[in-house]
Amino acid sequence: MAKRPADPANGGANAVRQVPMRDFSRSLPMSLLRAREAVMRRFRPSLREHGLTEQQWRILRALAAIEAAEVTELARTAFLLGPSLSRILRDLEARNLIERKTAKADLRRSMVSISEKGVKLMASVAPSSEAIYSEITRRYGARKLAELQDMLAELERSLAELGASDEAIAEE
Amino acid sequence: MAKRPADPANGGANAVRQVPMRDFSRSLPMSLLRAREAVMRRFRPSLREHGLTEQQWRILRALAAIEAAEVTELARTAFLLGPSLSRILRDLEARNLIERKTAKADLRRSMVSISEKGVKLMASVAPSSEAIYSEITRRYGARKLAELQDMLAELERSLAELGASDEAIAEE
DNA sequence: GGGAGATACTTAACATGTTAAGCGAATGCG
DNA sequence: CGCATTCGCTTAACATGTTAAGTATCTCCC
Repeated sequence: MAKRPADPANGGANAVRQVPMRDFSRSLPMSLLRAREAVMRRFRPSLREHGLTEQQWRILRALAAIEAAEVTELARTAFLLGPSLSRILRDLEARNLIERKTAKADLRRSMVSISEKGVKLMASVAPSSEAIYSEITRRYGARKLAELQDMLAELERSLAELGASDEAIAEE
Repeated sequence: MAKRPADPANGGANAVRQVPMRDFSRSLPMSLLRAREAVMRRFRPSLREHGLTEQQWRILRALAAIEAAEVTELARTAFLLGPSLSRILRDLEARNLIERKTAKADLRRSMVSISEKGVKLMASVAPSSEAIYSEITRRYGARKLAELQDMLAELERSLAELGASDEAIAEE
């Protein structure tokens, strides 16, 4: 497991690196980052033409699928942090692409839904977005793409269980 | 648009979708984003303890491997855009973690190198960083991890070739 | 050898990522 | 009931992503 020899944590006066780390470009975070960037580079121009950022698009897409959602639920679906979502919703609301209203039962919660204008915008973006995705699938191979997705999903699962190593978990 | 009162009851019938896109959570960009976040979530606490962000760490790591580099070259290695790198280098230089000096032959270029202090900082972070990486590898499986890296690399290649197909025309 | 264009950054401006703090509303419990 | 705690969301503050514009330097070609 540990192929790295025992090393003094304090380090000596010697500045020479005796423990070369993995090749930088082969690190998993870098690989994932580059792959994702390679993919997103295809989508951004199209989104930009329609005045949407990647995150705004994610939100609209999530909303179109679920009719209405609370902010926290939407954050989980669109994989955005609360503060980011809060800002983006403010802007999308100002552009009349979404609608918001507080829940009657719990005044803390607000239900977010896509507006008619938002639906139309989505409809105008979706074709080109789908075309790009199809091209990517064609280039890479549909079977391989599905396999990649599975491996990524399992990576997520593997690391999700890992949480107990460092910090106490208070959930079941 | 949806103007129905809040209906907190889950499990109700879903609204009819007019634009049936792929399942949101199965989109490739989302899969890559979630996977990367799952990985980085493991590293960030350790880096944070040492006062480093993910990007700063990438830069130091890249510099430690190549001794000295021009800014543009460093941007490519650390996979950062010029403006981001420019800011980060300014901060790292202020913290005396890197050193900069303009090239003699070409006054536009500046050579960046890691400082002694930077090397020591790296040495103090590397062990825990390596440990985390080892744990991830153990959980996911070394063979599978290598396979994933290969698939990601090929995804990059597939999309890199795609660039010339539709972008060389649009010019303003 | 001088000016147009290319090059290597840097700044600027805006949007998001990330963590911490704030605020109003609900909840649990004595 | 009273009130400390928790919850849902927003603000704040700082760092980075992203695109466009700016600046200084260099190269090429006439």
